[in-house]
Amino acid sequence: MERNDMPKAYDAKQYEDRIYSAWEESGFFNPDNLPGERSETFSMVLPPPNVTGTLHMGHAVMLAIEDIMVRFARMRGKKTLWVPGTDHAAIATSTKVEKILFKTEGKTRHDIGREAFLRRVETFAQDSHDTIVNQCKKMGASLDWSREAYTLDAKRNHAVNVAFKKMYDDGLIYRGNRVINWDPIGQTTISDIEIVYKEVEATLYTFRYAKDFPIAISTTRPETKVGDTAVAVHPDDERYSSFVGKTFENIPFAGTTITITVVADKEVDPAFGTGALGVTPAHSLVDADIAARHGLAMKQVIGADGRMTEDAGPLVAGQTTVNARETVASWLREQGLVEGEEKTAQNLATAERSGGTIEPIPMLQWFMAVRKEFERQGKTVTMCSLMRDAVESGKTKIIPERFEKTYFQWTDTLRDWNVSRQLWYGHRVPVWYRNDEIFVGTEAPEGDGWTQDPDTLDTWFSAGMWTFTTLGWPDLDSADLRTYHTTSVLETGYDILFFWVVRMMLMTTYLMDEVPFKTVYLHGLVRDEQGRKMSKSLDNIINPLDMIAKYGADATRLSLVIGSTPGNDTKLSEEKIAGYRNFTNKLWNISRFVLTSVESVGVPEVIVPKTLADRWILSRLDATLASVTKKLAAYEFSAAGEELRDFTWNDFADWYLEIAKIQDRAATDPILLHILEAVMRMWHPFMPFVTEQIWSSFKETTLMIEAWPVAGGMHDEAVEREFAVVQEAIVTIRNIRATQKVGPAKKVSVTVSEASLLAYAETIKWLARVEELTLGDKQGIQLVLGTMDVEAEHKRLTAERDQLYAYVTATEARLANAEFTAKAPETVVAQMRSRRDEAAAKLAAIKAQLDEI
RNA sequence: GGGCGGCUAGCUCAGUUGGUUAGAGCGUCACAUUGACAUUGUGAAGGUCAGAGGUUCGAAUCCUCUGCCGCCCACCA
Repeated sequence: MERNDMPKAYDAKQYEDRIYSAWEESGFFNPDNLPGERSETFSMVLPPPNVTGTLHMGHAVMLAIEDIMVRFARMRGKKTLWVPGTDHAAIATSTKVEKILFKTEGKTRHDIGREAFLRRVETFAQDSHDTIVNQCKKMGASLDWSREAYTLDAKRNHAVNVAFKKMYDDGLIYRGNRVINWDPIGQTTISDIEIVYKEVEATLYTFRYAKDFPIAISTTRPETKVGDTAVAVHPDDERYSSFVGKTFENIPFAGTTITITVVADKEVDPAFGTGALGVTPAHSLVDADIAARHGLAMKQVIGADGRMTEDAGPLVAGQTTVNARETVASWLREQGLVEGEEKTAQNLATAERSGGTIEPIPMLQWFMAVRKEFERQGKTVTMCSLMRDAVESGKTKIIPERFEKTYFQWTDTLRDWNVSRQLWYGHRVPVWYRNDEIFVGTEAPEGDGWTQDPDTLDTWFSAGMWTFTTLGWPDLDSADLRTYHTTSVLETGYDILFFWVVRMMLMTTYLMDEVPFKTVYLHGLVRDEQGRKMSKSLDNIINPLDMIAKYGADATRLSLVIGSTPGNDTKLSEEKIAGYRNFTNKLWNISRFVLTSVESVGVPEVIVPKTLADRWILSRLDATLASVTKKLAAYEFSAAGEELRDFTWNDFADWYLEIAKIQDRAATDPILLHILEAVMRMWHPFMPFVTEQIWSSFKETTLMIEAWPVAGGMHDEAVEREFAVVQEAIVTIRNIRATQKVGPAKKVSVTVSEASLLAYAETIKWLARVEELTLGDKQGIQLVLGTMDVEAEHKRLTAERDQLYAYVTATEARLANAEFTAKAPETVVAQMRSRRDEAAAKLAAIKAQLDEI
């Protein structure tokens, strides 16, 4: 587009897709194609979105922030790589496809079988993937699509197998029969962090196993009590100390018999209930720990189908846990064993994805030993200690810093990680069995009769390896791996810290002996304007694609970045996005004005400021440049954007462009173009589309790979102060006119008293819209009498005088305080003095004006 | 039970090691308006920085306590 053809208003959708295609065709998203010598690198992985559907505002905020980092780095001459990809999200995707399958055909995955089910999941994942890629492009994300990866593709699968084998060989992955979290609906185990607690009302029963049993216990789950093997009491609890160590054999209980040993354990709270805890080692993680400490037997009474087992006894066998609960409760009542029943609030553990009630049951599963000691560079470490050390040593910094504490809570309390899942979609556990033989390897073993473990790995196993499997690991000679790992930054939501960041740190410190990223930047949740989470049921979802279609990607990006700080949630409204649409339009019109009013778009090498205004805007530019650069480098995106907006709108558009209209063309044109160029470069990371489009109307190059501007040594505070005086004069005149209600400006004449201001008479007359400006003999600026409302003016001046007087007196009192002047730094005192003098001068001027009136 | 955060203008939020008239955007009100832009311009009003105490020459900022609101973890069986 030619500079003279720019339409009045910027219409984003006319340009965005075309610009993105041009970027892609240029090949510059791929760092291998970037021009120039680039010794420093910047690398980052895109947190791979789940292939479960479409992108939401959370993804949009992630893409916006990350693209700013990437474009900024690229413009600063770094070899810049941003790796895209998607996550197979085993459990989430499986659950979703299973739901669809059941809804449309009334079938479960078991009805159609493993092969057929996997084909369906893959089709679904592919569709979802295509949608996601398209949405990333709509946001303007400058991702290197040539390096796109999938957490479940062949390369990643190989890497996962290599990792699994290594950890198995090192004794850090083991198979064991332990109490795990079983999801009866999803029919799989899940990890601790995939549990969501829901508050429900439950009945707390207090009873004895038998009439002659000496200790009463309490529970909300009487059906599990047929699996009890012990009663635990606190070691210091004198009520029960005489029973500790005794075993009560073959107690008839709810249709079966149980054998109970009384043990003493510090974990028991003597103040809760009867102070005695019925221990069910097979169906409670806490009880399993107690059982392990005391060598107690484990009796499984609940099966994987969520029903009571044969071992539970004939009274309840085959019943669901909920039915069995009532059965056992009735039995207890009939036997007269119940000593209390009360309603109580209970946190019910449910599976995040399927919603199923978690049943702790013992199962043979694969685990990662996160607290097992091993040698690393002559030191005894554990995976947990490696994770802690990465952040503690400062090798990885977390922004905001307060999340480091949260991070440590995790590294310090993590339990052995159950990594196997009974799902079909995922990385198959690379283990084969034949009779009593076991084979762990990256490929199936030679010979007949081997069967592979049917389970798959927790999705976070492969996600945890994302920073290096995308760069070529396990090939240690991979150029990408050597060039781009450790990655510069990981940017993600704070809600993913435990799920993902912790796992990445674990896998990377162990397998690569280095940290996965130098900085973790955590963004917050995007909420609706009332601060609620966006959800389908509340019908308050703002869809990023809708907003892009309506207001443009640039406006959508700005609305998500400006006004939000790391680690804090942000409230988003459509009005906010519309506000930033207005700003993109403002930028468009600023450019349109500059480009249509200059004689030529060529910028001379040397910029020669002629007027005060010229020197002022160049000073402001340099100051802004320095500050914005510093803020972006420090990940202060919101502050950087606000400062840039302030410069663009207030300084450049509202002051300098107005002044430029009356200045000498030949001198002003180069300055206008110089500023415009710098502004485009600085805004580009925030608003890549509109800036690229504007750039194309007066430049031949691609803005995306232009250099980030550097300050030209024009920052001059004296110039800025001098210009501030002119600005104040203009504002005063405008103000007087407004309060006087004297009508159109053209009728007003003004007298200026300070000789210095007369030098800018033309500027003042133009900006304040006055016809005449003369040098007066009094201080201050006055309206020529005749149109002035004397009373109103008197009132205005009196108010201002009082305010100034209060300030000056207070400041003088402060300055008179010897302790203050002695202890406060000189700069502070000096600043106060100069401010006081300034205010005192102004006060004098106002008094003089009041006398005049 | 443990931990973290928030409370600053009508609304949404900044405020980087304590530094002296507490800022922005939006909204409100007043004024302006034929040439870049009404998706506009100029200006004004509006705050005892949740409360109480303390440290200090000086506190929105540091300490203690209190009050609301929110989040995370633990899971009392």
